[in-house]
Amino acid sequence: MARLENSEIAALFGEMADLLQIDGGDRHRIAAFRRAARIIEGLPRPAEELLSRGELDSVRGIGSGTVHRVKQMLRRHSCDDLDQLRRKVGPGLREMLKIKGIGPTTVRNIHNRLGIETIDQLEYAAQAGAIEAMPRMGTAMVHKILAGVEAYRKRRGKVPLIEAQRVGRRIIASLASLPEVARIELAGSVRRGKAAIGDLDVLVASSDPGPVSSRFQSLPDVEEVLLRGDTRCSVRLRNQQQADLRVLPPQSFGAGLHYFTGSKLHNIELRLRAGRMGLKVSDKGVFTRDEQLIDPCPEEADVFRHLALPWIPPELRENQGEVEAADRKRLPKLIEAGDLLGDLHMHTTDSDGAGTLREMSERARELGHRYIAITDHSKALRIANGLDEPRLAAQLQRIRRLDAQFDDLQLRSGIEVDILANGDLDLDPALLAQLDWVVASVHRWTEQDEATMTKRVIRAIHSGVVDCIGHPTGRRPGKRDAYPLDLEAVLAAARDHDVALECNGGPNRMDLGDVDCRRCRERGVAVALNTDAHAPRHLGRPEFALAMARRGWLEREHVLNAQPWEVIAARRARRLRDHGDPQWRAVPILVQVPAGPDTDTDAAVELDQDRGGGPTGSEDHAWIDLEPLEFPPAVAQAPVEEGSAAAVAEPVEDRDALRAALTQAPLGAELRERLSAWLMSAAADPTLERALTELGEERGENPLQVGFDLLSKPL
DNA sequence: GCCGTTTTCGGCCCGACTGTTTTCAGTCG
Ligand SMILES: Nc1nc2c(ncn2[C@H]2C[C@H](O)[C@@H](COP(=O)(O)OP(=O)(O)OP(=O)(O)O)O2)c(=O)[nH]1
Ligand SMILES: [Mg+2]
Ligand SMILES: [Mg+2]
Ligand SMILES: [Zn+2]
Repeated sequence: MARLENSEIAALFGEMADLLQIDGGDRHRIAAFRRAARIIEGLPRPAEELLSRGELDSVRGIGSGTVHRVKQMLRRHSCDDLDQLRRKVGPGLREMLKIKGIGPTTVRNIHNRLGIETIDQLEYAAQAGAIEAMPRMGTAMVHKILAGVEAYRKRRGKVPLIEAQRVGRRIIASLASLPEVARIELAGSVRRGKAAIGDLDVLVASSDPGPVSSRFQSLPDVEEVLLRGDTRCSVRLRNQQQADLRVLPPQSFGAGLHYFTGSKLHNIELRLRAGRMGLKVSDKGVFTRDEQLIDPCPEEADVFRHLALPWIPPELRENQGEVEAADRKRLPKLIEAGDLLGDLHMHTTDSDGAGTLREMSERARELGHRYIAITDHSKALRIANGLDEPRLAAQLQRIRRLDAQFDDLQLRSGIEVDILANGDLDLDPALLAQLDWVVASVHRWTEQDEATMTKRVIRAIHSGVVDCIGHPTGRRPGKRDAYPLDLEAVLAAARDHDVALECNGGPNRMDLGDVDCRRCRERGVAVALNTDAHAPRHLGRPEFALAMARRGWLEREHVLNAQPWEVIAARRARRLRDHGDPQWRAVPILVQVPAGPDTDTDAAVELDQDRGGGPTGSEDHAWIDLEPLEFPPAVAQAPVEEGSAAAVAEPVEDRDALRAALTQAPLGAELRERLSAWLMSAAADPTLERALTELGEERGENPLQVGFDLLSKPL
């Protein structure tokens, strides 16, 4: 049996809590299981390790009962109580808890009275009138259940942070124009910077909630109003996400913001602390135990001040020790955008980027970067026009010449080399040894088992030429789990070889995630916060990597690209000396670069500006723009982002004809070109998008998926 | 099940909204 990850142990405790709740167990005991689940999920070390060192039960919220169960779980992936509960409460009942409006009591009642075990049976019983006949049930409840079942079937999982931010900011822009709105802020998991977002939480300060709530309910993105009260309102958006509005008086905006930012467990932790101090905290402010208002708290810091705490950054508010750290004045000084000196992962038109070498460099200079490393794909990613040895050698020389023109930017030659199925690198190590910086990444053969994948990545680390493992876990927030990988073993190898792990800031990756960043800190492995830019404008968006790093408690000293280039170069030089192959140094350069325009500086720059080849691939890189997929009609009116292809006029053409052309095999070259341009978000193409959406509806796929499928078909 | 500036026993965050509750339970944030 494979070793249990913390997240898997957490899932087992979560299941216990659900089953126990349906079974009618003690609510505090249930809450304790849930708390233990969340705490274990966020531990920066494997529970197994803490257990063997006798440190597990010294974690707050974990006691002897949990330790006892973790021991069993590590042995056999379950524990005695869980076995018993599973025999008593079927899995269908647990699934029913996910239906909005149905809780443990309802599930228990309908099961006891009607013998219902599954959601299908529940739906049938509701339609057949059996639910309505029960005590404390009426027609309204029946409708609520049926609507809940339907919404559950249509549900959409979590959404990547960038998409939630876009939808949320549009809502904010619309509400902020109302005169009744004094202050407005996005709260909840978006404000905390989580990678995958469940719902949107909007907080408004206003002395007149009515008009605010009305505007909220009539937003174009709203599909259904779920609940409306005096101070709060919930709606379902067209992308099946929920949005919650909370309106409160301006004088308690700080208390409300603290409440609505969460997390839930952080709130509870703080409120317990308040209780011990003889105080009460709510979204209305700080009170004495007997309800005397002390301070409505216009600012968030007021809440913390009354609890004798410094303001805690939202990213840390996960009940992972931040309250205790704040109490001891030991909060980390979290990494900030201004600490980043350079960017160590980006693509150019040489592979699947949309900006030339010069354009990327110029943008980096404008942003004030001190250094950047160019890291195009390697040849295994043919679909992304990956570089082979001769092209890489040629690029290296072009980079050296361009670098000589800059005195404000250290332009460095790197690569994102594929780690092949057996752990070999996709390019000759002797050539890689001559570069300034090597990111090694897994893109293909991701179906391997954990042992194989782990050996593969460690083999790349052992090569001696690799400086950094790119997007180490392969996860896609809200889309795809990490592939199986023993990160502990990778961390150990990385530390031994002074290899960094990347926190890839592409909004579709955000990989490493928050907890994994903290594990790096714990293990002494440096983290590189990169944008993985596929266009110049992406270089100015480090916020997604920063969110993960800050949530992972990283400070400047833990982040590789918060150090001067010389530090990075020295690590590489040392590694090449200690772990490299002496042969490499003997070979000056592997590939003869043909003389000609490329050896002439000016001509080379011209060559650089030649976009011939361009993006041809269909690798869904980290920056694919997802917004049009979620709100197709709204997109036409939405403000277009700076630097995007806003100027491209929408072609007047028949969508049906285009759709027909897309179903032809083989696809014409022009259409392929157009598809890739759209997939790489290099061009806005509403017509194409609509056509793909319609095709996708027929096949039950999203338009992006359809696009990739079409492109990956043989010519 | 966990925990202690009131406690080793007896508490455990606090409030809004909905439905059929005529005095409050269930669910959610
Ligand atoms: N005090 C307290 N606050 C809560 C509770 N449940 C939710 N909150 C607060 C904290 C949450 O961050 C905030 C918004 O609730 P959500 O359910 O939207 O959670 P959140 O946004 O954190 O995560 P999400 O990505 O939406 O699942 O409301 C609770 O039981 N007690
Ligand atoms: Mg939320
Ligand atoms: Mg919410
Ligand atoms: Zn990559």
